Amino acid sequence: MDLEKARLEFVQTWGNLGTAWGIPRSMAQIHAYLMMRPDGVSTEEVMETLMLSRGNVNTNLRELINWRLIDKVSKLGERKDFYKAKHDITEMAQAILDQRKKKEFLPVQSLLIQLKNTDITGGTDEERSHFTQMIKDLDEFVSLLDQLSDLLVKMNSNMVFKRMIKLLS
Amino acid sequence: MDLEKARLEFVQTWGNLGTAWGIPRSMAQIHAYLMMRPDGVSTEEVMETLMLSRGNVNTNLRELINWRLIDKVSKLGERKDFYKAKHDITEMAQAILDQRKKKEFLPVQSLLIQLKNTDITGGTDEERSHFTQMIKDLDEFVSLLDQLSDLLVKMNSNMVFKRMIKLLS
DNA sequence: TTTTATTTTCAATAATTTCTGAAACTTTAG
DNA sequence: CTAAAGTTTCAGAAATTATTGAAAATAAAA
Repeated sequence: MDLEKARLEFVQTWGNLGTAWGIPRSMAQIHAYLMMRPDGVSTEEVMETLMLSRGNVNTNLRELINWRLIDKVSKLGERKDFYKAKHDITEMAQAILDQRKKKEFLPVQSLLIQLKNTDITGGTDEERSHFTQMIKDLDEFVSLLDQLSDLLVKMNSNMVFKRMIKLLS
Repeated sequence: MDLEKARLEFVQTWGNLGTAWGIPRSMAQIHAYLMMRPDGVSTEEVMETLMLSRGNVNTNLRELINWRLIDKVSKLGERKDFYKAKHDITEMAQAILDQRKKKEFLPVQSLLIQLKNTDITGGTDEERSHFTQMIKDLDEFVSLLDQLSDLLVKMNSNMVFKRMIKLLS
């Protein structure tokens, strides 16, 4: 199969994965395309290859930079900007985890903590204790996920990771 | 704070978490509400409490059953159906993982495997080898996540889990 | 059976999110 | 400075997704 066709197939699939997880399709597609290119790519080339508007590409490139998934690079003798993806999967995973933890887990975690420290009134004894228990369980579970994700990003060698998995299976 | 108010605060936050991860707000809200109720709740009560239409509640209750996050239960002497959430967080996590793995990870994984077994033509040597390497890295990473999630769901006791975390931190 | 309660379906509508494209802005070159 | 190249912004359009509500279907009771 032709390289560019293979890249575009990956772009499609990665785009779908993105939308399923609340990431704009174009953003995921642009990221996918840059991942599969060894060097920096210009806005123009992204626009043409993925058939997206200038505004869209510009906005999503900026967002990808915010997420630390890509870097702006310059090419000798070229006036325009080029964009190059981080090619290390672990770094990539860490960047994504950081973003989503910050935006989505923190609010949940802080509500859970707040509710744990609040006296609940009304309802039956059973209802109150069920509520309290569920909040406690959820809080513990979220903390666990949090620790686990820290662990994941701390590992920069797959060797360690694989051994751990083996050890625990 | 009043129990029902506390429940509704949780419902709101859980609903937001849902939408950020591609789950319809109502579905996440209904799940959140049922989680915080010790016994089965009727469609009517969900509609009134969360101010959602009958159709919406009906559809999402069915979807939650599909996901195995809730069960339909009947109450003695009552004609209508009641719905009760699974209250075990681990079971809950497992149900969610199962669904999302099936719908979203499998397609990625199968494309990666397919691309690994395809000969790539065109482009420079560097481009081809970069592409091949990235696909390989991604495939390994996805497999790793997969193993890790299996591990997570196999653990039904937090004790084991916590020891593992401690062991590896 | 007929009536009443309950559940399901789905076309239409609403809400939200994403994308476009042209104008404004900024930067660099001449 | 002026002109050209490149980038950013953002109001409106398009696309997608979620929700409603009323009618149809089903199930239970009388």
